[in-house]
Amino acid sequence: MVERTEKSQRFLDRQQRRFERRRQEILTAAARVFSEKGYANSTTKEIADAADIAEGTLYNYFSGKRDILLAVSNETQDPMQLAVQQAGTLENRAAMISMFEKAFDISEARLPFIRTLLTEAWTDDGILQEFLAVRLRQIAHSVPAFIAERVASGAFRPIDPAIGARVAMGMFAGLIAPSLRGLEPLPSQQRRRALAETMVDILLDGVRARTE
Amino acid sequence: MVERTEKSQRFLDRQQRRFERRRQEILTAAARVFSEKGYANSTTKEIADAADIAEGTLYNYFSGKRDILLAVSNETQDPMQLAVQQAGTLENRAAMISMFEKAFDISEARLPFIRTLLTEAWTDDGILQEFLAVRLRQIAHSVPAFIAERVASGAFRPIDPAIGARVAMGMFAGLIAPSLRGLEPLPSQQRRRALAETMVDILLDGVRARTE
Amino acid sequence: MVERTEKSQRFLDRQQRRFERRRQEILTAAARVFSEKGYANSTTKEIADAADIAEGTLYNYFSGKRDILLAVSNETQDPMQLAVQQAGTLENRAAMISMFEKAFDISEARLPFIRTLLTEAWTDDGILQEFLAVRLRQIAHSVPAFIAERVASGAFRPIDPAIGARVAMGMFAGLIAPSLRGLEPLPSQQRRRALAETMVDILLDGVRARTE
Amino acid sequence: MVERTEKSQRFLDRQQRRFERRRQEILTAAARVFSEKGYANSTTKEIADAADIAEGTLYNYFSGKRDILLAVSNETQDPMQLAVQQAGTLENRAAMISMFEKAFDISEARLPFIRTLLTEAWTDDGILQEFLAVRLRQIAHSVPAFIAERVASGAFRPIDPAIGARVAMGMFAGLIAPSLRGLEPLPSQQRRRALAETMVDILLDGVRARTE
DNA sequence: AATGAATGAGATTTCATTCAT
DNA sequence: CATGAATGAAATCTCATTCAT
Repeated sequence: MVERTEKSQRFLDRQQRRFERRRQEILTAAARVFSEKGYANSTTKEIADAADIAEGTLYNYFSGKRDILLAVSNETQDPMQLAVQQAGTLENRAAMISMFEKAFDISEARLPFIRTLLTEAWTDDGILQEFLAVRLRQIAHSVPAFIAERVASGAFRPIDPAIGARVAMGMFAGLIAPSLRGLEPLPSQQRRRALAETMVDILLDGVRARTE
Repeated sequence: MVERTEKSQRFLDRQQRRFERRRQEILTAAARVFSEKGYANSTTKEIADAADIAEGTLYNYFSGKRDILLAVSNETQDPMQLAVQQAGTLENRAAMISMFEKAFDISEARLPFIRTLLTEAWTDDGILQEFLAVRLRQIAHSVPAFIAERVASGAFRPIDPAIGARVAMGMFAGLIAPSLRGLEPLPSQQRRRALAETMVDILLDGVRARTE
Repeated sequence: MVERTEKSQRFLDRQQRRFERRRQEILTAAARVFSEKGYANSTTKEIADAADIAEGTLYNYFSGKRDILLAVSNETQDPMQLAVQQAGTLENRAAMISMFEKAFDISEARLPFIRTLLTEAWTDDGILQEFLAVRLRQIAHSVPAFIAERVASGAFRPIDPAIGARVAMGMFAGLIAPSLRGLEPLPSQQRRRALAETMVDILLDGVRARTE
Repeated sequence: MVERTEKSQRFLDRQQRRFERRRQEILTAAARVFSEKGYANSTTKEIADAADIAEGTLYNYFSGKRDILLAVSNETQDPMQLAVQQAGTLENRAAMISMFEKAFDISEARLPFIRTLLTEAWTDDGILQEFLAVRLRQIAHSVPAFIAERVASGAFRPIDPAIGARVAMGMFAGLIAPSLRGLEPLPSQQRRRALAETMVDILLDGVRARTE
């Protein structure tokens, strides 16, 4: 009995793994399609073709087109949350640089997913609320808190933390926007370091030459 | 005869003015609809309803739905170009602040148009190339040129002009993104000045306190 | 002004009449299709073909397939209610006969509609509640009340009014069922009278020969 | 050898019995599903779930969904035929009452099967011909024959036997229709006798009070 | 020029059936 | 035999565009 149970258990596991693997394949294909044409312009046929399955098969894994979008959006959750958590513990210039570098890496690993999420959140209130708002709220807390603390300690000039946070995030967004849009590849590993340094330096000391 | 010709000329003018006026009404209505739901999710019926005309009438003014989108995209051209041209002549801190203020004003006047243009350019290569790329190329030339000049004259630290330009534009984008998205109203006139000053100060001198 | 208003009013009326006429054509076609194959087995294409319009045109008149079914069900409402109201005022043998004759006539005028309504109410709880139950409840009140009154006055033997009502309705149903099913035509006008008389006589005096 | 043959014979028998048992389970489950939602609205998945087997397994026992419906229809055959045969031998009031009581019992034992058969025969000509018509033809012969005989012997008034038969069957149908429809439970055993008596009394002597 | 009903191509979704495991 | 993922034909519904009035 034990043996049979174990055997069928293993069988079930394999079934399940196969199911999950196929589900992932579909999600990856869907993210690619969505990121290229936008959700509304993508057809279930295109998704199915990209995943190399029949259209009907999609519905064995997802309850509908929108459900696929939600699942794609979900896929960016874990890495982004990681970055956000680290963002709250920035200590110094080196740490800030390292965080921006990490943000580049995450963007690379999940580019179609992130692009899909951002694109749809830009027009779809449901997506914005359910997925993006959750994470941005964390950022919208931790980054200003970080700035406020520095201002209090005298390390930063007295700037509005909320504005500072938006400005900092906008700077990074400005750098990766063309890559997210698909206009250019993401910067190479070496270049990422240089970009992160430049960004942090501008943020900390501005572009104006010191005339000491 | 002459009189009749003049009369009919005047009549034609009036016809034409009426045509143009109606066309504008449709564009304004369409921009509102597009900016709220995105181009793909907007129906010609919704546009017609918003413009208070029948669906078929749209086709007396535009050759199709996409043509309306192109016309809406066009409508942001003039004011944006103006801002871009001025961007090339920035001389000092005050001028930079003034430019950011102006950018806020333009955003306000044409918010649905700009939102539509950005949203569609984000997924539609045709829109990107035909409308946005043209203007961004100007910016992509003039802003880095401005920075390069300052670096050369010793006013700025030696930073990569291309990066500096993106970072500066990203900063501004970060500030107005929530308004473009429809999450919050644009800042009031007074607040705009404060925001512009903060932005320019961060850009020029950074957030770090001077420890002289 | 008055003239123009009148004119445009007349125009609107004509529009509206045309709309209603077309709507009726579709309903008649749909009732025929539904009554032949049942709602679930009928396709929107078949309905459109039967009404000699394009499939999409259906959706200018109804919000969906089920909406067509609801409208078809509605169409039987008026005549059936009339019959039901009269049923409550039956006075004597002649009146009962006349009522059954009238029921035959109604069945003829709306046969596909009635067949559709009964068929769907047989499996669809929504239809049963919304359309049939309302009318049957009237019958389920008035017929037993009529019987109870006769029993009280000594005209009828002491039978359970509820059972008597069901039995009487079942008798009529047994007679028209094959016609509703489409197995045979409805009886001719002359035959209807004979059937009604036979039915009422059986109901009143039974089939047993009087052995006085 | 003989022994082995016997063994394998017994084995085959067991196989066969198991097969038949499983087939019956599926039919019972299918009848329940069909009777609740109608054939067209029932999915093979629902049937499989109700029978607690996988969808594909259905096809080891039946050649397809319609084949299941045919088999379900078949299942009502034997008991109904029994009742019909007895109906032909009705001798007197007590026998008629007993037949109606039996009809109630059959209805109870096979309610989902009967409901399915009637529902589908109402719209599906194939089912009507193949299953229902066969039995109804028997009834359509035997009941009128019974009536004609009684009329000839002077026991019944001279009524049209065909009409009388339909009326009698309609009476019974009117009583069990709400139960078949699932609106109310079938009457209890005691109540069945009372109903049968009332029905036969109405049929034989009518509702009118004798004024001797 | 304005109207809005008609159109039909195309999108999403369902589900009976097959088949590899 | 049992399973359930894969299939694809067919159904419902949407909507940009046309066109008769």
